[in-house]
Amino acid sequence: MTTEHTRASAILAVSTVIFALRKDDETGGLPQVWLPLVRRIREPFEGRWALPGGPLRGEEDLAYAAARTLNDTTGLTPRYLEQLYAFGDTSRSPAGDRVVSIVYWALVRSDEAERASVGENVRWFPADDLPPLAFDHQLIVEYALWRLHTKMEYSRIAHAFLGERFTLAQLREVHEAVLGRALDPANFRRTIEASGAVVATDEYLTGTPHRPPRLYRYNDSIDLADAGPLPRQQHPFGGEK
Amino acid sequence: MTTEHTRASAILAVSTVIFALRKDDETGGLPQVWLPLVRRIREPFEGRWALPGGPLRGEEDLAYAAARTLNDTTGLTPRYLEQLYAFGDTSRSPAGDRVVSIVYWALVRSDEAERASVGENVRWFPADDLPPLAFDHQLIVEYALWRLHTKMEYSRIAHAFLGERFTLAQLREVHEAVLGRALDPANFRRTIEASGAVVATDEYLTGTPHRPPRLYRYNDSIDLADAGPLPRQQHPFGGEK
DNA sequence: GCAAAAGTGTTATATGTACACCCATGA
DNA sequence: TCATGGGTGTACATATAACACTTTTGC
Repeated sequence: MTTEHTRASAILAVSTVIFALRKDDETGGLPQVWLPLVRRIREPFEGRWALPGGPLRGEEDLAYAAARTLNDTTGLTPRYLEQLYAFGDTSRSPAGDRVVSIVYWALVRSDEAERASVGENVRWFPADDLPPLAFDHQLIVEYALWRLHTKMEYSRIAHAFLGERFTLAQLREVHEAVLGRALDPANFRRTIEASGAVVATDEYLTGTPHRPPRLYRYNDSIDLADAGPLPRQQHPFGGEK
Repeated sequence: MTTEHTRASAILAVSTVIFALRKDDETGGLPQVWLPLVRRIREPFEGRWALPGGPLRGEEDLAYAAARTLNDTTGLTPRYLEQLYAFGDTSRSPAGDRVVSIVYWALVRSDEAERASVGENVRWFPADDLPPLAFDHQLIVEYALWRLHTKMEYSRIAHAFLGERFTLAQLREVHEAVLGRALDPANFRRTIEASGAVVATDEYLTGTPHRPPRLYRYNDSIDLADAGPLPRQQHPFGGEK
């Protein structure tokens, strides 16, 4: 790292891929992965949909910028936020304006996302049926989805989609939606319980047409243990990490 | 991502953590992880050791910049190159000059590293015994080492330290050096052979004081299968990825 | 009682690990 | 022939997956 006080050679932006689960009525109530996009109102790619984001301000940290633009476009607070990748190829934008984008990916609670603000230029799309995107954002979303999949398998991030208390069936539904396949309820229960990811409460969900399931809460005394030796950064909009 | 033609809010730099294995005579010929550092010749942190790198030039891709600065400081070509993380906290540098560093990590062949150019301001250090580093480079190196460890366990990058042909014992030595523990030769052999990572040649290493071991080569018909859906980028200094 | 989901138990298979043992060479 | 690392075989422990079975509620 050198610190010449020259003009930077590229514009630095921060974008975020925001994930929530949404029960699509057409698919029979099974939740699916959705994400919000913003419509570009200027060239290049005017009119196309793109990831929310913006230029990095001089005084804010990278994760802060990601959480702020996330909040600006959706009014939401990320429950999970992690850096994805820095995209900076010279060919990713039409000639003239080179942009290096540091991209984050985030999870937001699905019930909050349901009543999230949407405007003329902000809309939610199912992740497997996106419109044509600006720049290389198609590639970025695919990469973020891949990270979401792989991380769901070995990490404990699923609860970020849910509320304070949840049943194991709800947690399993999250896994199934993200992984795109059914999981054995019995084995899922044992795996989750053995991991210590959740703690049983003494409450039960009532009003079901069958045996009432026990409610669990996230065990925050164990950390996610996969972000590496990077210091646990508390981002300014609350939530974890 | 927006494309306002404002002045960028931070200087953008690219740095690289470069790893090679070196047989330390003091430790009884067991190879260890070493990395090259450059001495800073100006404030801040003048005189301290730091990661090789430099500002991003307007016309070059990120990976190209990493490979170029790697070549500038060591004269070497990376055999493996991967983006590590973008470090951009406002607190990582003394007030005044904010720098966002996109850090790569690289593997170079150990025999090439042995005869790599070193100057007054470039020196190799063992990874577990580094001098005080400038900025947050201590943290960056620790993170890179963690990534090297974890990636060595599930990926097939060890051959990047070796030459064209190698014995399974040599490959095992690489794993042992990086992981810092001994591995069962029998089980290591079976695991590697089952993974398809290497192909047996019909050549044998002669001149050993015991049974001559078979030579293997890397199986490049199988890709590393862990970089996600990111397009395979051929960097300009040759080598793979 | 019946349907449906919660929750428990059992078994088969795959994977990982430890270690005994034979093989082929230089000295 | 002996020492040494190369290479093979095998048994044991643990993890994963498949699925039968019991429990508890609303209707």
